[in-house]
Amino acid sequence: MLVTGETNVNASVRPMPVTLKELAARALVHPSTISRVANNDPSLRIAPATRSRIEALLRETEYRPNGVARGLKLRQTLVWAVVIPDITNPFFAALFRGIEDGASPRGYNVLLCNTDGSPERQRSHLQSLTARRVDGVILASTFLKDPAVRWLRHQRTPYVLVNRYSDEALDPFVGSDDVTGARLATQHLLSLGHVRIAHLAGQTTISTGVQRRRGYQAALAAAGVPFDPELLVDAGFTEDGGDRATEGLLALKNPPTAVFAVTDMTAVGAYAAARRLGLRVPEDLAIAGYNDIPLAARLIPGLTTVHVPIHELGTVAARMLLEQIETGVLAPKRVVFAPQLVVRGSTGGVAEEPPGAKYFARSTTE
Amino acid sequence: MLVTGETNVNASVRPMPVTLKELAARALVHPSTISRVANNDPSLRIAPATRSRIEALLRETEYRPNGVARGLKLRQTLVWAVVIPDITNPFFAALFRGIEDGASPRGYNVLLCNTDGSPERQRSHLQSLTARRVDGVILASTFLKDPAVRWLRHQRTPYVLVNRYSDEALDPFVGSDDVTGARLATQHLLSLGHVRIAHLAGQTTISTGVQRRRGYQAALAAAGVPFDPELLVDAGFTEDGGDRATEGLLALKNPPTAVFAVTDMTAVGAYAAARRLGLRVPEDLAIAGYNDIPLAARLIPGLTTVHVPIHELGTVAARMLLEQIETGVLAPKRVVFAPQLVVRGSTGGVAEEPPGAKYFARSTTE
DNA sequence: ATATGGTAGGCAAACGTTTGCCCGGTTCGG
DNA sequence: CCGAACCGGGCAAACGTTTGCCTACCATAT
Repeated sequence: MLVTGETNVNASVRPMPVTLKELAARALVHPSTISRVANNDPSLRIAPATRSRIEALLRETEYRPNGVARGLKLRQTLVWAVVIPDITNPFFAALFRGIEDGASPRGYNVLLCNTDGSPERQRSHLQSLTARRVDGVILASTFLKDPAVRWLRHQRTPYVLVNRYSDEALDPFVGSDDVTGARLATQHLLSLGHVRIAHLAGQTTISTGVQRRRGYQAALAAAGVPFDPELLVDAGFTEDGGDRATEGLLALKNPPTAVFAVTDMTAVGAYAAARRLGLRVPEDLAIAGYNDIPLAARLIPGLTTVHVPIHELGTVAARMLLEQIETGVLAPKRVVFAPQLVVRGSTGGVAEEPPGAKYFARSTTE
Repeated sequence: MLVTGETNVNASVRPMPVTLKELAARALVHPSTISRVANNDPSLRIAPATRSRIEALLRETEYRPNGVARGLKLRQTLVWAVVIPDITNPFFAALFRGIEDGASPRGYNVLLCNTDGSPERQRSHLQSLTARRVDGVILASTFLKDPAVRWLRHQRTPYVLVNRYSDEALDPFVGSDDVTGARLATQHLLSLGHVRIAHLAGQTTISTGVQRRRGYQAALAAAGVPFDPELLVDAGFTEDGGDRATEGLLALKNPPTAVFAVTDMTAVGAYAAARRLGLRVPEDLAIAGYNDIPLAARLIPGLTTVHVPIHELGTVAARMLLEQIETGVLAPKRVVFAPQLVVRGSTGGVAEEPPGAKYFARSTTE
């Protein structure tokens, strides 16, 4: 093996002092004095010479106080946890970035927990997290009337629910107005002349599932289009579910000419089914989604969808959590974003915008 | 954006005892005894009646020991950290899932840190992480001869480098054989009769960048195709970079008929450029990528790429980290996967496989 | 009656910080 | 020359566990 002539950092035989006691031995002062210097304690009056001697030592040794001990004493870990179904889903990846971008500048690090939609995993994560004494939790994998959320309410841990809620107005929450968003999408399809509009729906155990159904049905009713139960199928938020559900719909004797999917990933499944069955989008089947994940703009044709400021959902959730922590008041404040329809080629609405660059403006390297 | 705030009386039930001392007061035993019962200390001999009384109390109060205090005493936090450029990039999302799937069953929680490719952010994260006394670090945002990695080597924190390395064979590492993979992709393009093959390259400051260049050039040389410097452009791992670099290449007087992109996201940029310039893929421009992220199979036409078992990279990294922690030996063990070419429509190689479902087999909900 | 031994837990020292309070010396005013 | 006021830091408790060692009690054996 080739050894280059660079400074051999291994040379430091003597291990760096890493505890206050060790530093104190070298500075000939009491550990508490070092602590006060390091923390810039204003109540400390100290001789300038001593202070600078200690400061020099701190710099030289690159001393960083043991975060665990600090956490024990201060009762604050500077750690948050984010609990989501799956980071592999672009929606949650963007959400997490928003959260971390809000947390990091404040000195917080963020634990990421995937539940895969399993209530047990969610519950066990939540228990382990409060045992760890995380300073706050952001939950995006909530069910309606979720026992885990109710449990969380009684712990004194600050938390925020994102995108989905559990019980109406009982928790701090940030999300989008799902009813309005779903209505916008459905109205758009209606305005294009579609009458047989299907809904690839989410489960009724999840708030976004029921709210978006509600918006869909409200739009139909407002337009005087009778609701056909055959056209509302449970696709379950997954691409796979969207694919299968669409296949089933297209096999009806009187198939839909348009589908509104509860989620962009569900809509991606619909693309796949349509393509496999030789149908053109939007000519034979118009498709609309929800969330406007980056992928939506890159599909061909581009996916008409309801824009949700995903990254901002995350930063706002972080702000709300921070506010609870700093003020100490855990109130069920709610922030609800007004959704906006983004029309792309999948509904034949407008000329398609060129796929993507601006949706990946963040410099992201492999 | 709508904000509502409602003052809520935090329903205060009787506060659960949460510390050993409180429990001890209720059980009329010494705290240490409770600790031993909770931890099933075999050295503890105890009257069955007392034991079951304590166990009942533990169950009733759902006592979980304070993880911070435990961490201080045991010098083990059960926390790992993963440092990556950006979780929004599907490659890193899949990698992280692999890591967490390996860590979680062992009781570890995982901190996620995004660096956006900034060396300073990487360094500051690493410092804060070791101050937190995380039990291990997995690093996927490494530069060649990275000072942060050298620093990390001298802390006694176990760590593993993933996908990129810093110094040859000096660190625990798991990745793919980049030279071979790049050669496979380039050979494939050559075998289809292409002669003017461009490379959308990664920076030479990053191992994957230089290794994949090397494979590209080796394949050309082996085929007796002279290397044209004009055809090697730095696209920098980003979609945007891939787009711009491709645009530049296509403006040459003697443009390439094929491009090999250092990364799938870079290749996505190439799609966008080709589409904007009215070129057909693969007829006018063949495109190959690297990594085989889920998106690759869903592009139209599907992206020919070099398959890397991303999720497995993560689980293997987790295993290596665990092994270091358990054995206490921090050796620069290396695991290198043999890459495999996946031929899809973007090179005109074969009939395109139907987009997707199997690549999203994991049940992923919004 | 005394040593022996087993039973059932208690004691206290860590782990590394932070922080309220205290104290010995010097200086200054009277 | 004496008390007061500063000056410059030290002391020790506390945060909540874990764990090596100890002990008080009781019964049995000698």
